[in-house]
Order: sequence, then C-alpha cells, then structure tokens
Amino acid sequence: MKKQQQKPATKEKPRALNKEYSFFDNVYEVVRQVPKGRVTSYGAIAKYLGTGLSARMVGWAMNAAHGAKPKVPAHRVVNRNGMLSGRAHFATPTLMEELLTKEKITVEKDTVKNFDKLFWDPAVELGL
DNA sequence: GCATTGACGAAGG
DNA sequence: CCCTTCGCCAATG
Repeated sequence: MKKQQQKPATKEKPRALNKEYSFFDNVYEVVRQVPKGRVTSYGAIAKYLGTGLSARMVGWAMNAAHGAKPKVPAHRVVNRNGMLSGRAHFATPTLMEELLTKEKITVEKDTVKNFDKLFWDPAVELGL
C-alpha cells in the first residue's frame, strides 16, 4: 500500500443507534440469514446496513465475528467479484472453500461459480 | 493525534 | 482476468 494522506475531516457522524456499537451484531444477523447454498457480498451487507460506501467495515466486523456465537457463516460472504478474499482468515486457508463446496457451491480459482445466481442480496431478499 | 492498515467497491487501463 | 488509484470508516501503533 502506498502512502495515503488522511483527510482532516472534522465532520461528525452518528456512530451507533444504541448504547453500543451494533454494527457488528447487525452484520452477524444478516450473515446468519444467508440461506444455505447462497452467498452475499460485503458491499451488499454494507448497503443494507446503511453504511453504504464503507464495505470495509463489514469485513472488519467479520474479523470480530471470528469468535462470535453462534458462529457466523462467514464463508458465505465474499467480495463483489465472488472471490474468497477472506479464506486466509479462517482456521485453515482451505476451510472456506470446503464449507462452500459442502453447500453445493462450486468454487474455482478462489471464486464462486454462478456467483450472480447464488448471490443473495439482503436489500432485496429481506425487502429494503 | 497523526500514520498505517484493512475479509471492500467502483472506475479506469 | 490482472493491475492501479481513489474513496470510505474504524481500529491500531
């Protein structure tokens, strides 16, 4: 990563709707609602949650979801291209692929086949 | 309090 | 399909 100048942005933004940061919990809920054999993307979740432009925060939430209970099916969450970008963060780098394969999802070159078909958009499926 | 880093996304090459 | 640049927000050092 090259050098990145940070903006002095003095703007303020509402951080949480509740007393605690519910952002992570929100992400967990959505991910748990992803049906078997289906996948979604960080951006879709971010959009659904209203974070919109910051799909990165969703990924950050998954990072915390590592020890969440019940366990979050993070293997069903991939990037916008359907690539298993987060496989390196699982117990084993092959675990994500295996889990997806068990759900009848074809994974090739670290990418979900028929991603457009298997794509599950919370903003649509849950009705936004 | 600034600099760096991310399990990302979109746009451009 | 691959790569780079920019944007976005939170956590970390």
